[in-house]
Amino acid sequence: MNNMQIIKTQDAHCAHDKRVSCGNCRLNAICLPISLHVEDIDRLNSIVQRSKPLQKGEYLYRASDEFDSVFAIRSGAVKAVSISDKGDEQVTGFYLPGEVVGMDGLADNVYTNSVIALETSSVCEIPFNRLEELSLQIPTLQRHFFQLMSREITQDQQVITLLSKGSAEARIATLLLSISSRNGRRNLSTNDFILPMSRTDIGNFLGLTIETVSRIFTRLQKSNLIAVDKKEITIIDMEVLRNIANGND
Amino acid sequence: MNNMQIIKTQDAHCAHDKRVSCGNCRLNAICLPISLHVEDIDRLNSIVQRSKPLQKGEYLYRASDEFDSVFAIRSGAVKAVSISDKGDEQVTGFYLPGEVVGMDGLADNVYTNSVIALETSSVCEIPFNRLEELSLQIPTLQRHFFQLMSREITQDQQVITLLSKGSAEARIATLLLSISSRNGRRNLSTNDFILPMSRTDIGNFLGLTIETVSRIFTRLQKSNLIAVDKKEITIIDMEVLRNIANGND
DNA sequence: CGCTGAATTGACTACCCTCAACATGAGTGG
DNA sequence: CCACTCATGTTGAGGGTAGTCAATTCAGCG
Repeated sequence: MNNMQIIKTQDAHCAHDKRVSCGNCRLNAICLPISLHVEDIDRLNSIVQRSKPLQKGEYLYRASDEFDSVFAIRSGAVKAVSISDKGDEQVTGFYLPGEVVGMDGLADNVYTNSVIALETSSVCEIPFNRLEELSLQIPTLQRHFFQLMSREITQDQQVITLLSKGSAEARIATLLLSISSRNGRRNLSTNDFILPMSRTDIGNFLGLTIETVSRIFTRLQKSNLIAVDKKEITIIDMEVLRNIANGND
Repeated sequence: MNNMQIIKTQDAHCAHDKRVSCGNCRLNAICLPISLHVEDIDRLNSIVQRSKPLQKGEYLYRASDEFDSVFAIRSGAVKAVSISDKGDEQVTGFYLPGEVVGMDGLADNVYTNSVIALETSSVCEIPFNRLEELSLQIPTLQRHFFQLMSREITQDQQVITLLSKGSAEARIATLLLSISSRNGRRNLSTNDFILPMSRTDIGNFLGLTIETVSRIFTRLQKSNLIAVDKKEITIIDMEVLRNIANGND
């Protein structure tokens, strides 16, 4: 409860302020290349568009929309979902502040996922055509976006490994640890945080039913590895949780 | 049997010949941007290195090797595997002629996967530094590699969906259809082909045990949807197989 | 010929899903 | 304030799919 308020407060003074620029955004260490000259940051900043925040449940873009931008999450959290031929949804990822979505759209100039806000969220829109032009002039920027996409690939492959080999417990533990460490990158607590997504989203993402998700949470709680209070998670024994995530029960 | 020989023959006259250039490689429609000027193809060709073929089981590169190149498969087939913290392998993908591997290495300048030949295979090595420089001069090429990586992302996400939601039958059916359509792109038969990988590799990739893989093959065969003769697969009823892949049993 | 590794088949088991009941909390309106 | 609904989450009982363990077959090969 108190934690939630802390996060809200922290995000507020930067996140929802449209006048923020890339140069003074406290997330730029995460979403920009480290070694970018001041004038280059300004050039990038000049093509970035900041619009009003998305409310919970609102779409950032929809699958089959024409691709023209990638988006950096500035505050809040979003999920990416794709719709199978059969019609049911698959959550393909969660994206937190500092992370970039939309790169699925490049392949065929059409987004393959829809991206939906899990809570009030603001984003920076980066028109891809202009980013491409800028990348031709700033080699560091070209390299940075190659790396961003590469990182997305390796992360997806880690999810593949998780779904292919991991038990239900390992899947949940891994998700918790992932969110924990991503919070760490933003200098938030790694032990105490709010899950922005519902149990349904978690289950959908991890290939588990909502009932199993719930059961695992209570099981981990009873083992004194985590404390669960609705969406607030406290990691009590990080070490054992890591073991479970790695399949060493 | 006869099919195998056909494939071998087709590959032979182009694939293992080191004097092949990008300009006359019959795979260039797959691995190069469509609209590349002749002189640009030559410039790309000049940075591509062709070495002697890999034998079955040989490594193209290993996880934690320093990243410096991406590789286009020219003939044969390879698998990418990553090693988990626990030490066991996960096959993260299979790559056929015309497809590109190695883009997992960009993120941290170190490969995260190892790539291993499933049969005698030749590859084109593309030093990434030189490719980056060339991309700054040839915008189409930059775009092409962005798209290649984006396609890898969307494909990995499809695998995630498959592992998250699909039954064992759906997983196998999907893999067969994937290989079938990728053969189609190379103007090979979509109904009759050789699986380059072992049952163990298939099971590892799809998150199934080798026993289950075997059982599904015989089940699909008994339902007269496919014919299986060791590694040779004949798809008899593509339509029903698609339904199974989509979960509409 | 026997050895080895890969694949198949069978019997049993376990993990997770399905179905169902119940709990909780937010929002609404009497 | 309570009663109601609706969405979300928790808990329990039973069943099914795929895993485990084990035996057997088969192909390749020295």
